[in-house]
Amino acid sequence: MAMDKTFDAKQAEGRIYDAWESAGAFRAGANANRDETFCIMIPPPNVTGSLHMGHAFNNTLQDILVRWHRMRGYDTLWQPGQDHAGIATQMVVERQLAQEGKRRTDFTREEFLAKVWEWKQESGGTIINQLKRLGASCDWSRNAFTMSGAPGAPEGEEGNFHDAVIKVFVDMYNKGLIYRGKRLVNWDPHFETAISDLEVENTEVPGSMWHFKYPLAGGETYTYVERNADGNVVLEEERDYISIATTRPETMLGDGAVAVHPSDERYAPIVGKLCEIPVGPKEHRRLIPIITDEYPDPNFGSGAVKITGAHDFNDYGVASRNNIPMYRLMDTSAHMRSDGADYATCAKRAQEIAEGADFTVEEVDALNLVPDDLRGLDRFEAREKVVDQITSEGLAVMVENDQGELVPLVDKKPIMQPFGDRSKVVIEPMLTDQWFVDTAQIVGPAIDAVRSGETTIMPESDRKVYFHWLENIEPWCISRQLWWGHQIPVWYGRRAKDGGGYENLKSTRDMICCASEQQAIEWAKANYSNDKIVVLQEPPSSNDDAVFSDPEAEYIWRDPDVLDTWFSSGLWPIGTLGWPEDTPELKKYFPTNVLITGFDIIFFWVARMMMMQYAVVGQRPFDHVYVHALVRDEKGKKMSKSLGNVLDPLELIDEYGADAVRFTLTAMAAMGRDLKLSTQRIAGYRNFGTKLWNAARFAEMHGATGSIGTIPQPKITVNRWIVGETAKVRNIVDLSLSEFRFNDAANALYAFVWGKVCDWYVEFSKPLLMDGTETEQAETRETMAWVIDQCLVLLHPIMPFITEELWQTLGKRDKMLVHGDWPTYGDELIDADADREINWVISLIEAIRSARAQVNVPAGLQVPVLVTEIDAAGEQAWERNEAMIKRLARIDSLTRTDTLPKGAITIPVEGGVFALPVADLIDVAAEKARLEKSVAKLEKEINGLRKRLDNPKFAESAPADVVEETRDNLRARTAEEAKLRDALNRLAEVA
RNA sequence: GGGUGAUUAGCUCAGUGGUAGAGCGCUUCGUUCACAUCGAAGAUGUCAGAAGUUCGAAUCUUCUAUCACCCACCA
Repeated sequence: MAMDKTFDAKQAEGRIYDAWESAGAFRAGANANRDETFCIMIPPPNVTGSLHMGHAFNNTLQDILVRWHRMRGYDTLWQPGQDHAGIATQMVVERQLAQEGKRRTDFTREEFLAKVWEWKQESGGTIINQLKRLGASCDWSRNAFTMSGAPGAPEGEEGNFHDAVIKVFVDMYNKGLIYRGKRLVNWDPHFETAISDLEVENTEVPGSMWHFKYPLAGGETYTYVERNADGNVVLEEERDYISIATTRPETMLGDGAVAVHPSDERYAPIVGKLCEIPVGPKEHRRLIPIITDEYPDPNFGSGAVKITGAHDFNDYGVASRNNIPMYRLMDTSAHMRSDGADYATCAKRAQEIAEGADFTVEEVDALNLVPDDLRGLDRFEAREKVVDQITSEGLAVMVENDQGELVPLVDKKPIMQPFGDRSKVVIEPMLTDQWFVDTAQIVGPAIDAVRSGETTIMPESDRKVYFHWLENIEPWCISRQLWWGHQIPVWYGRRAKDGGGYENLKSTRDMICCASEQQAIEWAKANYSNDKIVVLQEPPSSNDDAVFSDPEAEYIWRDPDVLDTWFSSGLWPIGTLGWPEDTPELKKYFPTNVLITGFDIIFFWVARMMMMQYAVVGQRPFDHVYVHALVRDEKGKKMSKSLGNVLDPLELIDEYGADAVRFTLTAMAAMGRDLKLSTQRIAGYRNFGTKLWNAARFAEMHGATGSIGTIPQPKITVNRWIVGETAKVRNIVDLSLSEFRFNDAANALYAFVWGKVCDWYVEFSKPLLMDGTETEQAETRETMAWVIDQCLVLLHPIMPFITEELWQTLGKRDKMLVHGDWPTYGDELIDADADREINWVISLIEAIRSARAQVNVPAGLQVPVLVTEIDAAGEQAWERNEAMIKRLARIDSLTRTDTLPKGAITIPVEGGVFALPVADLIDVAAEKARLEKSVAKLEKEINGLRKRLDNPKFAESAPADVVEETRDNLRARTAEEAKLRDALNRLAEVA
């Protein structure tokens, strides 16, 4: 049965993948024949995800390593799974509800979660199927999910990942590694949740900085003196205000102080005095103290900074240090607060505090300092109103513009603004109660492991990025005000006798961190010496004091927040292997061998896994971390939906086949460098597949199939040569892959299959297979069958589909190629003599072909060839390979001669001169030009070589082999040049 | 502001001290029995610039320029 001319990827890939899967080919330990293990954890894609180029790249590299090790007989596990992706998933489901005109809050938490699970079960498998199309050889029977086993998980979502996460939280809490606190955090006003520093994208946007006057209390004045660098007075005037610059005027309402640098002499006269915030109803303007702190930079702006502890990270620090109250101005959606008492009441109390009254954090937080007319406004609206009001009162700092008019001083300038990476809205620093991991306590081992080399990070440059982040790590805010996620295992209790309803709650509640509600109830019973415990389904809020209706009962309720997604994915390595159970898989595969991941999640994920694995099991999660770069479009732009330049890997797979896509990504995977993907390149590698296919087709047509895997030991030089070349490429592939140089492996295979096997070996084999003796034919068939098999084996990790298809087409096999035996042969197969001889033959053929083309000998014409000055090696090479040379150089006969005829085309080769006596055919001028050009080129080379050798220091300093090589080179070039000059002379005689 | 990387053929990129490489594109030729998703031949580079180290630099050092990315609280 004749093979088709091309591989039909579309038709074959699904069939082949199904065959692998139904044979259990990817199961952990499949094809293992040694004790060593090899394990890779997939970076779990979001359940909401669909395969993009980054996934395709990332998973191709993983699959290569996994398939390679599996074929080498390692006990191999590629652990797949998905991440529940808290915000992203909740967003998707909420968006869906929105289409039905519903909101999350229309449902109970339980109902909503049921909907998310439903969605997960319907759509969560998308990416798995897409990974399968790519050829990913994961052990799908072990597919994991970071929310498996969570309360409310439907059938089919069992598992212990949730239990593991909860156990880690409880353990870490008990060890004091997790704490709760009211801190300033990044708040996403769209999702109404805290997010971590990493989820904030700082972007430069056009902005304004306004300069306002804060009048001194009671109309006091002082002499403001400004000096230049030399100490000379440049400005001296009486002022009754202090000038403040801000990009966020609306936060002035929450100012607690104005700070200046202690060494700033300009403001020394007024430090300790009070100034007035120039916003709000005139009759209730608040006064705030002028304090000193190291934070303000005297050389920036006016040198004075307003301190709004609840809405700015710097100010938070200053306020904490100086016991300045932090007034929260906004609600969870970043609208100006409208809760609490009226403005006048709150402002009055704030004034007392500014004048020195004691205060508590809770009290301050309850004060709403938003003037009544601004309450409920969006923060940006409020900003405009505040600016308008100040300006209209003449409290803006005025400057003269180029028209000579006095205008308010507003610096228009780009400012860095924080945006939520998911919501894309402006992040608001908010003072809220959150849970934190005290990262400072657990970061040590994660740093040490990489420093000591226990875990290596590649490329080297990413080590620095890793160190820099970990060495400056901030507490990790792990609580999220979402529903989809692992709910924090903390229960609060309220002692019945404390009574007092909600208002009394915050200071009187108790807290327990434990793994289950049952334990919380037990705790409450013991703690309160009361068996009557009521579990509230939601935390009590200010408007339902009535929930504490039973005066005899103790009430407990669970913290409503969930954990940051990365807290659970940080446990991915141990969690997927069954921890905290002491499973055989955990024993066998942990620590895992290598993590392959994108640079964009080094902090989010890699660093956290390092910290968490050490914190929980005291071991590194992986030996190596291979960090790959970004896949960009062909112009080098980041692929993004909004730019419309996204290449969909699935469409590419449809068009070119998975193997072509994989090979392209592999060949371009130079470490640490972004890759620009073009479809042209993919088409090129698709062609490579076709080339391989047709080489196999040729072999099949000539019965060169059915290798039983035994390494052939041929006698014929060309067969010996290709066996050696195969050994060379096997060596390169193994070496490259072991060093994660994927592109080197791919390129070596490409050059071997196309440049050696197809371009030369297949051509060389033709005279042997067609006209050779019985023995020659048999030997060549056997060699070719083996060589083609080796191509398939070595290419299989990169191009699994086409190689598997050919493997099964070319013979009856014991095993599928996915379980093929990876070869171990090496240099012993290289025959140096055969190498030399075949390389000589190749260069002869190339020289003849080149000469023919340049002097326009018709391509189809068989010509005679003369040879002179041939040495013994050349003689032998010619004799043994005559048929091949004649065929490939289109020569019909060879004649020995002592003198070359005038007007022949001269072809110098090592150890001889060949000539084509076709004077009547050739264009003498063209031949002359050809020769002269070669001479010129040689001369340049010869000069360079001479110059080096003439330098006595070269011989002294350079290694002997380099000197020797240079001498040989010079000899050979000089000889060649002489031959060409001869030829030119003969040509001159013709003319 | 700090850090990292890049700058090599028209394009995309390999190459880490010893005579500049690949793929694509381009030019010319070619339907012979693996393959036109092909074959043969060919053209193309002061390896960003400058200085230094060295017998020898695309490769090491320093500086400069341009670009990219990451981190960062300058009101």
